[in-house]
Amino acid sequence: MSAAKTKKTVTNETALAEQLREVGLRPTQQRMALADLLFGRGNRHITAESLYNDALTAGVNVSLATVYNALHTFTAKGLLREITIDSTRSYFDTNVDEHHHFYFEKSGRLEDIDHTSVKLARLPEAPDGLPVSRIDVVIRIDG
Amino acid sequence: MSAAKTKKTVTNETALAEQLREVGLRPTQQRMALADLLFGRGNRHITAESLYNDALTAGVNVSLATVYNALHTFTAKGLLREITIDSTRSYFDTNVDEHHHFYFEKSGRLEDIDHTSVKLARLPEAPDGLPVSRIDVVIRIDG
DNA sequence: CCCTAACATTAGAATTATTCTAATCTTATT
DNA sequence: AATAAGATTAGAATAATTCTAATGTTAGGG
Ligand SMILES: [Mn+2]
Ligand SMILES: [Mn+2]
Ligand SMILES: [Zn+2]
Ligand SMILES: [Zn+2]
Repeated sequence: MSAAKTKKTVTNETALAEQLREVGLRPTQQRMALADLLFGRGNRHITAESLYNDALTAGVNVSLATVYNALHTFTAKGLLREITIDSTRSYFDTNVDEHHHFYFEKSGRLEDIDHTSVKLARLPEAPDGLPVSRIDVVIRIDG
Repeated sequence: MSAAKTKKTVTNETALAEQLREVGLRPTQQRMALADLLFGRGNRHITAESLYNDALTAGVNVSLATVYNALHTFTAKGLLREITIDSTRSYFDTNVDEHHHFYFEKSGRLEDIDHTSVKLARLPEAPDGLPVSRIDVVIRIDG
């Protein structure tokens, strides 16, 4: 039982480490712990501060600066997507597939909208035919 | 000629003051100067810092804190619209009509897209039938 | 008209969000 | 195991934004 648990943990840790190595990142203690918090439980929209608090609660020894470093590094490697919606906080999204968002202004919560739920018709040409890197649709909700 | 010029200036100042009074704001020196810089020349996308620099260049005696105050107050009164696109700076838009944006990631410049140029079809229902306060479409351009 | 009280506005100080960089780790190579 | 090169961490610094106490404005009242 203890052995099984240990084995499972080791396997998970190895998988996580492998995931990080695959994108060219060293599987350090801090990154492993943060990746576990981020990718362990379904899609999430988090802030640096909320992830930092999650880490503190989980007893992970990491600084807020390192949380920022990890979030930006993961974003650069395509493991996260940054969403800017509110000038007082940056959100990071564990769902990196094409999708859009409801934003609840009062609570600051984000909710995914599947990209097939929104049809963008009659899109204008980008100036000079420059490449479009992304189209973001945010539906702001009063509540 | 000098009289005409003075008259015209006074008229402009009076119009500007009236515009401010109409939304319930006192036409103070700082606000008049900032409103003049903001609304004097067509639609603009500005940041607190850029407006502050415009004010310094124009010889207006105003603090950066007051620029923030004015931008937020004007936004609350519907004279401006705040656009959050980049976590490092907040933009304020003198165009308060319904419209969307191209965002040039490299330069940080915003460009208006007329709302009739974008057709949003098949929009999902807001959860709990809550009211939608705004829909923002941002087309991010690499260049 | 001036005074005054109530309230609005300003801006220096404080705070918060984010980034910088020097010290510390990690790892590939021997 | 030792080393060196580069990556990562986190305390310190900075930049963006907000707070609050001082100052300014204005609508009555004398
Ligand atoms: Mn900010
Ligand atoms: Mn900030
Ligand atoms: Zn999402
Ligand atoms: Zn605009």
